[in-house]
Amino acid sequence: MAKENQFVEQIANIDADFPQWYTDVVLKTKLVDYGPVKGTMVIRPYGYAIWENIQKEMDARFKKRGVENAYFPLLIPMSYFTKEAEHVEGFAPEVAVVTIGGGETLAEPLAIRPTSETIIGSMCSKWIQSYRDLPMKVNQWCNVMRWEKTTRPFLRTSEFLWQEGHTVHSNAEEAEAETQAMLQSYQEFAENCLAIPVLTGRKTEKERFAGAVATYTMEAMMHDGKSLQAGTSHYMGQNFATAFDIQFLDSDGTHKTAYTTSWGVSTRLIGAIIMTHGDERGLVLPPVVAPIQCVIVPIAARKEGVIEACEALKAELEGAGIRVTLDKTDNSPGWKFNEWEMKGVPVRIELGPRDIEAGKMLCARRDTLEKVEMPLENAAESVKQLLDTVQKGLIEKARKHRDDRIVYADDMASILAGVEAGNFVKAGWCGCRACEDKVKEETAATARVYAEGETRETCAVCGKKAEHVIVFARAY
RNA sequence: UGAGGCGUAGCGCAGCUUGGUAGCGCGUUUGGUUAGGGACCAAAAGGUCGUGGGUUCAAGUCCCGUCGCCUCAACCA
Repeated sequence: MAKENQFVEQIANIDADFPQWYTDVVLKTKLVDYGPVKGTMVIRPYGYAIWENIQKEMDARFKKRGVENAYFPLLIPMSYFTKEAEHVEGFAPEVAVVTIGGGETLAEPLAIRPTSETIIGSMCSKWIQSYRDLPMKVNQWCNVMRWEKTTRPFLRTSEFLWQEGHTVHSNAEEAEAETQAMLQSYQEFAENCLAIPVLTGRKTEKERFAGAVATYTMEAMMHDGKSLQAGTSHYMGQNFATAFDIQFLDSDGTHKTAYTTSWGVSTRLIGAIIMTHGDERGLVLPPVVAPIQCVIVPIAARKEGVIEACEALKAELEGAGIRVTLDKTDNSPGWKFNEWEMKGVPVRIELGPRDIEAGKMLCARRDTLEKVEMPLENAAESVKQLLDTVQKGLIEKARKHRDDRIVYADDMASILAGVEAGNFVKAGWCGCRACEDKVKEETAATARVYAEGETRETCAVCGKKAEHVIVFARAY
């Protein structure tokens, strides 16, 4: 028991000090390390493997939607940013700028991209002439830089990895539909692959992307009840098309200005996984994106036949497409159990002489910590089913956690009480900026997303007639 | 950028009040033993005390500056 305590002390208590728990977990599980420059992170192999799995799943979805991958330059002329007034105002404070190249001061400073609407817009202007060129859908997987004041691995770093999709359409309806469709695709991915339930919908004007007509978001509830913006999809209307002169000759013979969208998710999703599923023992990774889905821990590894049996099992699981590791290190079995649990591996198999003799294996689920004995025969099929069960169990647990913490409020005191208790608070809103600002000032909660389809009688702030229902929450 | 906390061996920390040989636990290396929730014995290696300056015969310890990290607040995916 003393040793169990010793383990627990390695990471902060998840409920008593969640931020410290997060930092401890990401460092100790070797997902990430700090870079030498403030606000930068090194994504280590175990963390990068999660990103690769995210990329693989998402990229397939993009391609099904007719989106092609491309790559645009890191450096963007500063003048591009000034072409869209709201965009430059929104991003200027956090843009890093290159002013010297080859030892000489540059004639025009170059921005390190914080996002690529401007350069992609300028290229589209060149590439698009006819309605036959539309719709155009490109995506790039890349890094971007935003000079943030304070940072945290995966959640907010000055450089991060993401994908940014950009589409151009001949009419507003199609562009709006694309914006919505991408949001739905993100939601499907978040729920089915990451086991993270999300609320989706439109952002308020205040929270809208700089330069967009409308911003749609998916918001996820973290372990502590705070919200995390896990992905966004923007309808730009003709704002960027006008600024970058994206015009086409339509079938009716007239020149028209195009409509654009953009949408993105980032390595922040890794932070979302950690803060949604993690527990007092560390990470809990959803099987679909876990770098290692199953670890085999040999018991009495030196006894004859044990390692051989483990190797055979490993080969069988690998053959079935399961990402499996056999832990042949010298550490004691107990040490390995704790280590792999901290690293969030969904299924662990313990295999020793006793099991081999009986033709069985002991499988432990990371999500519930339950151990189940299963026959070695058809092991791959059993493990696959167990992984599937874990994946489903995770989303159900996360959904219950979130749904239990959605409350309603009709006055400011209730909003405050609600968010302080770690809830998402749904409240009526008259639609005015002053009331939205007041909620933020008095409760530190922001308007995360419109609760579409819901109605309340009055604005919880001013008491006037409510035009919308808003989900308020404190956020990362 | 505002408030608070922390920088001493790979990791976690003590030592600072009251200046005087650089310590502890874990880990690492070597040899041996080890069966199911962080094993055991023996030996060994490992330090410009974040950094720059000052005070002093003498600074991890006192003074001034500076850099970094963590938490909270403002900005953001």
